[in-house]
Amino acid sequence: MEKLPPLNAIKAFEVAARSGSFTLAASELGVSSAAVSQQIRNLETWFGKQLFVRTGNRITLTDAGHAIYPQTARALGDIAAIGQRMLEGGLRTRLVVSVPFSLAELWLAPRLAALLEAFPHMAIDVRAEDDPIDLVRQNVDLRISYGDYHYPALRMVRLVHDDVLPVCAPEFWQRHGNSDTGLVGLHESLFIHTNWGPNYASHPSWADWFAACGGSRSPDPSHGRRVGLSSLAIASARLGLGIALGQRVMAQADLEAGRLIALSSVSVRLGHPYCAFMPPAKADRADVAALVRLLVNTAPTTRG
Amino acid sequence: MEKLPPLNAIKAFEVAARSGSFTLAASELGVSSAAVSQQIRNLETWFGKQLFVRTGNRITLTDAGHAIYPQTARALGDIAAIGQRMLEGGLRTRLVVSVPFSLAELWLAPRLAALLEAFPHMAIDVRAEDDPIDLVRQNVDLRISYGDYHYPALRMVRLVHDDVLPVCAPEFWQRHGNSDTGLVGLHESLFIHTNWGPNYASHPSWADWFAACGGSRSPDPSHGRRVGLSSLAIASARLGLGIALGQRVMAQADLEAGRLIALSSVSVRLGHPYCAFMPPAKADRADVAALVRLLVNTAPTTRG
DNA sequence: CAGGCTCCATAAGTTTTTCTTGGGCAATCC
DNA sequence: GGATTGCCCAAGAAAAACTTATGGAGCCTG
Repeated sequence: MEKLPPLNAIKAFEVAARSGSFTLAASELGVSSAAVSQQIRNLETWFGKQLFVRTGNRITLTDAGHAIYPQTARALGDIAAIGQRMLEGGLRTRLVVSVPFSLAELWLAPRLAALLEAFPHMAIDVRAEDDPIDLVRQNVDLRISYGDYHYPALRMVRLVHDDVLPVCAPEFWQRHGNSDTGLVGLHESLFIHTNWGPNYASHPSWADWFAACGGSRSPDPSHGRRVGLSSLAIASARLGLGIALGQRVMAQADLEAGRLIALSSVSVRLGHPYCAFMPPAKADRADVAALVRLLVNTAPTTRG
Repeated sequence: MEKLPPLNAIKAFEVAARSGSFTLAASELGVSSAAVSQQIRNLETWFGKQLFVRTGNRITLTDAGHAIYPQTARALGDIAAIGQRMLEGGLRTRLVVSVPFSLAELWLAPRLAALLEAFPHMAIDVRAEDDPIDLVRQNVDLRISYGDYHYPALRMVRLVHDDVLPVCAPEFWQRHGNSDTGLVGLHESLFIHTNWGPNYASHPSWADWFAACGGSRSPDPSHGRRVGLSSLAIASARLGLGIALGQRVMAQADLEAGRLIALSSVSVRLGHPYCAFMPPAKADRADVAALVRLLVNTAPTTRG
């Protein structure tokens, strides 16, 4: 930023220009008129320009004085407004929540809607981004993270240790399913495979799931449908494009609504739980605590 | 004018917040770090609120500190600019443009870039604020206003009568959309509702849009996402957080780039046009006229 | 026209604010 | 664990802001 003119003198200028009198300005500022006179003189010296014409015992703004008055009044008005807001305690805190992309729509959005219903005036910003993030720098109040290890210095609340189970659309199972052979007898092209990519812990595979059933089948991903996001796997299943190993937290609403059916009660746990992280200084704020409570209370009941 | 906070302390706050360090701020201000520390402390005492969290030998802005920083920087920047102008003796005319918040980023910025390409030495200030404003007092050369009624004494040029149409991210529609049922069959939580608040003319609602299609659906805003700015609705849609009724002037770039898709050709007009207002004495200035010409020429072609 | 009143300017002195210095404390890094 | 870095505090120094008394100029009234 450029060098600032003397701010006390700027204040005196604004009041003098507005009132057209150093005496009136002095009264408003609570100082002597000589003090105002000196401050104006200081400012004129600093600028190298006259701001007022003195005619005997009267003052008139010069053109230069006229030119800078509006912007000066505005800037000082803005600063006064800041002060007013702070003194009135009128700063309404905005809750900034950060979630992984895959959780934003299917899991967090409904929960935020519930929170907003309970607290209609709560201001919430939602950021969708993957770990790791800088909570402090980004002024994030609560980060939901896959795993409990990214933010060791922060306050942590464990939300849910999710698992995956085979789900598909009801009509899909009527058309392709077989109660006698179950999933074992299905064609390879009907499986939806979720691959989080090389930078992330591995999503449980169909081979993992069959192993958990005591079987040995291992459907080949190159013969099925492959998606890179858990939420996309759920959506594909809902659309009747196949059978997915869907994360329970994301599939729950669809299961309850009957848009998806679970094909087995066997599930495989994810490698890590989902946890909420908060900067310690913010963890006891009423809005943060309310959201955490809601997230904990609405976590799905998992088996095992 | 309300009582001002201590201006010297405000100056120290701005530099400390910007640099994130009392030591760096001291260097910039040409004083000792202890002086900066004391000024910040003075200001916190005056406000009755903490502006920085001190952690050992580090500082972090508090929410309150974050909240007031942008406006503080702006106000001090304005004062510095006044000083600069006076020292340079350059009463060089600056084009001051004022726009509503929602138009600043998505609509005006690209147009100003085009103007600066044609006139590289043009000095432009852009202010973002909502109606009504005092153009004379704030020395604004051109105000873009929603509606044609705020400034009856000023020269007016009508720019565009915008409309809204349903938009969302392409991947969002692939995941949630259904060509057979279209928007009618969508879950209520997927709609993004724009509410300008009680002080402004109403933004067209989803119910308005469905009525324009000859339907009767009326998505309930309490079940969807609510945003208070048209530009935020566009951004939320682009991020895949739902389907928004997006203003064409703001959505145009995203639509052309494929980041958003229009889900229907049906649109609903806003209640008022956007107009440009100028004090009569400034309307024929070359820079003002050039900007108005550009804005008129690049207005989107609207349907019906 | 002269005198009184009002208001800005100046100089000298006083008061308040701002800044410096030295030492203490805590976080971070090697 | 030691060294380094950076914020905090107290006491004192320096600078800025203010006051008081007096002078000069414009305006109004008798």
